[in-house]
Amino acid sequence: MADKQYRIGEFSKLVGLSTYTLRYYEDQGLIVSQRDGNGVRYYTENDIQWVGFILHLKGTGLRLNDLKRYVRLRAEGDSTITERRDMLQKTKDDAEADIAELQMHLKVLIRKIDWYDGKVDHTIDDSESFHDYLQQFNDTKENK
Amino acid sequence: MADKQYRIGEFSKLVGLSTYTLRYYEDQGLIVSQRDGNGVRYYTENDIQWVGFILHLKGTGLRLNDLKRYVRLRAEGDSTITERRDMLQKTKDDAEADIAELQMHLKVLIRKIDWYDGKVDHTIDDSESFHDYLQQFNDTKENK
DNA sequence: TCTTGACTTAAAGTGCACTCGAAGGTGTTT
DNA sequence: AAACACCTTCGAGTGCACTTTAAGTCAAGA
Repeated sequence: MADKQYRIGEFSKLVGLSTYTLRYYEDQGLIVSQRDGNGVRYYTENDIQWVGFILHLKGTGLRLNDLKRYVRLRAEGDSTITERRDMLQKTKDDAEADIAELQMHLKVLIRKIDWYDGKVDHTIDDSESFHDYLQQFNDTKENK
Repeated sequence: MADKQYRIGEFSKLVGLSTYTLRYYEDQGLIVSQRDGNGVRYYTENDIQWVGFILHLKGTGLRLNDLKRYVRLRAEGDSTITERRDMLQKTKDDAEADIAELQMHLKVLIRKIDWYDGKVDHTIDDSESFHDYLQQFNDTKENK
């Protein structure tokens, strides 16, 4: 479990990013690599964790520019902790809103599938339009 | 409640797509509009429902090309119902997988926020790394 | 009459995040 | 010696879904 070192090709497979992307991220300041005597990049366990983490952030919808800002703040030290926290909080809120929206769209999709199923096995009147079918799910009164 | 007719400008506001996009969608075969004597497009309630529906599909991650295929199938009539159903089923499965992934990323994000909070109010040891902090949530055995 | 809003085609531009290729170099392995 | 993996800069290409512009026409309303 010593601090194994990985060159870019191996590291690339470990983290699931192409070597192109790794160099690109480094250009962008998202990753810092170390170099051996010949100028060849190498990475350690720490870097695996770091890349894993930024991929989680990206996975929640954070864009590269914001990710860059986050990294810059981190480099400035503890004085920026609340700012970083707030940034992640906003990212979280946005992601939760995205999920809620997705689920709302999904609900209609699922009903359309049900509607198709009803058509196929004739449990839904052949003449009923999907729009009419959908209506029945609207609690006409409390339509929160 | 007669069949009100909307010209593209008004319709655009109703459905939340720019007039550019509406014409673009029409080019792409996603929307069909009617024309008055002067060749000016108009839309009806039906079109509002249709656009609403394709926006739900898009909202679940369906790409324009697939949406086009869906519309083509629809135009072919009832014989394509199962194919359309299966298409929506796949879209649904994909969307649910996306949500699951998003939630997985979100979980880490939330823990990072908690970790920041712990740092700020000193309920987490100042020297504890986030990676170590994260570990405690891994039910080392059944790590489903 | 002038403004507004519509129409056409075709092409170019935008934003994002890569992704690739050229062209030339170094060091290690077979 | 050749193959391989790495290095550099930098510019161009990709994919997607719009978005805008150009340049010209037409018709209804104030």
